[in-house]
Amino acid sequence: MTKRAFKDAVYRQAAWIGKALASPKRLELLELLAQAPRTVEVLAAETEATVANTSQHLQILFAAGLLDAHKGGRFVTYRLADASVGKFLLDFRALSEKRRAEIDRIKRQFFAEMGEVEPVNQETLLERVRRGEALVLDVRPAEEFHHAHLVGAISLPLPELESRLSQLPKNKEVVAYCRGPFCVLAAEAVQRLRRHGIPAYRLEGSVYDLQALGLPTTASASGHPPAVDR
Amino acid sequence: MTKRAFKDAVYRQAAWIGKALASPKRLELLELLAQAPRTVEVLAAETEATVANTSQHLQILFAAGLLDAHKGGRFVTYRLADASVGKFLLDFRALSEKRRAEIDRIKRQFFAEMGEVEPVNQETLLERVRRGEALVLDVRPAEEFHHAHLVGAISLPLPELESRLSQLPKNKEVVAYCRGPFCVLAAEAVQRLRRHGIPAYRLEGSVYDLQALGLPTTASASGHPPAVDR
DNA sequence: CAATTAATCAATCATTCGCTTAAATATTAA
DNA sequence: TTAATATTTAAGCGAATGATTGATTAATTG
Repeated sequence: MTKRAFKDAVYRQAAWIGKALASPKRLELLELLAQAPRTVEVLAAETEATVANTSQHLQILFAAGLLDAHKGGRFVTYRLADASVGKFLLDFRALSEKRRAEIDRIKRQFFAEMGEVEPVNQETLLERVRRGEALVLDVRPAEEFHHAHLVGAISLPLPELESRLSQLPKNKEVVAYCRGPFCVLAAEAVQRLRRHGIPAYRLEGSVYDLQALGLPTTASASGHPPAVDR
Repeated sequence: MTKRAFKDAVYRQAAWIGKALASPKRLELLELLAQAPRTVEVLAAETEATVANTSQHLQILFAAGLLDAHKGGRFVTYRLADASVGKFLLDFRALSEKRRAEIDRIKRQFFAEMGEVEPVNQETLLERVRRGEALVLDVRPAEEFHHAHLVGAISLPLPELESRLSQLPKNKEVVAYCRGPFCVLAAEAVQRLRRHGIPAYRLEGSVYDLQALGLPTTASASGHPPAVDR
C-alpha cells in the first residue's frame, strides 16, 4: 500500500460520514433519531417523505455507521448507533449555525412570522430555569419525554395542550422546549399558550443542548436513554 | 413560510457543511489546512491532484463557510475560517474512527507494512512525553511547526532528518508526531531513525489532538496560530 | 391460506458530482 | 509590453445521487 493509497483509503472511509450528512432529509432524520428511536413509517410521516425514500436514506445513514437497526415483528426500529453520534450531531449543528449565517436569518424570519415576541435572551431565560422561577414544559411527544428530559420538566405534548391547560399553576411564567432550534413545537406551544393569556417563552435548546449547558436531565449521555429510564 | 419550508430551508443550509465533508479530497485538504494556511498550488501538490481540481474543491469548502481565502499578490492563501472549524474537524475525525472500523484496519495494515514495531500503547507514550522522559520531534514542515507546536518539541522536518541526526542527544528515547493519525510523516521518521539505531516511537495525534489531551502547546485554540507566535 | 401491513428492492430519470482538459484572468517579472 | 506564474472558469463526460413508482419480501391477522 503506497502512502497515496493509504490516504485515499482512509479519507474515503471518513467521507462516508460526510456523505451521510450531505442531505437535508438525512439531517432531519438524524435530529429526530437523536430524540428517540423510531420506525421507518413514523420517520417518513414526520419528515413528510415517502416511506421508500425514507428507507433509502436510513440505509445510507446505517451504511455510514451512524445508525443501528433492529427488527421487531414487522417494524424496523432505527436509532443512533451510540451516544457519540448524538454528541457529534450537537457539534455539527453548532458549526452549521456558526458558519452559515443564513440559518439565523431563516430562523428569525420564521419565528417572527409565527408572531413570536422579541425572542427573549436565552441566557436570562436559562437563568430563570436554573433558579426554578419558571415552569418548564416539554412539548414533545410523550415517548421522547420518556426517553430523556430535563429534570423538573412537565410533559405536555402539543396535541394535549389545550385540554390540560387547567392543570398549569396560575401566575407562573412558562418556558417550553422541544427538539432544538430547528424544531417548531415549542414555538407553536408558546403561540397557543399566549392566546390563553399565559406568559410563555421558548427555549431554543434540545434536552441534550441543555444538558451540555449543565442543566440536570434524566439522560446520562447524549442520544441514549439513561439507566434510570429503562 | 410553512413549517415544512422552514425545516427544508434550515436543513438545506446545514447540508452545505455535510456536502463539504462528503469528498475524500476535501477532507484531506481540510486536515492540511488545519495545520497551517496554504496556497492552491501547494495544496494541489500535497494532495496529488491537479490545480484546477483542487481550486474547485477549495471553492466548495469556501462556499460552505469552512474556509477563508486571502489574495496576496498572485497567490491565494486558504485557511480554516476560524478555530471552531479546526475543533470540529477533530470531532469529525474522532467520530469517523469510532464509527467506521475499517479505518483502524487500514491503519494497522499500512503501518505494519511500513515495518512499524508493535505500535506502542499511546497512553504510556503520552505519559513518557508528559514526564519529559522522551525527546519529542515535530517532523512536519517548519512552517507548520511555527504555526503551532507542542511545547518542548524540536522541529525536525523529514527532509532534514539524516543531516541533523548528530544533533540529537544520545541514549534518549525519541517520540515523533506529525499531522495526526492519517499522516505518514511520523511513521517515516520513526522508520528512518530506527535504521540509525535510535529508539523511536510514533505519536498518533496532531498538535491539536495532543492539546485537547492537556499537553501544553504554543496554540491557544485549535486551528489558528497563537498570539505568541506572531 | 388469503389479506394486510411494514419495509425493502428495482427500475427509472433528471440532477449533481468529481475530474479532466483547455481557455481565460490577474498579477508579477523581464 | 511581453512572458511567466497562480488561479479560476468553462466545457464535457462518466458515475453517483435523490426522488418517484411499482413490485417484492417478510411478518401478522383474520
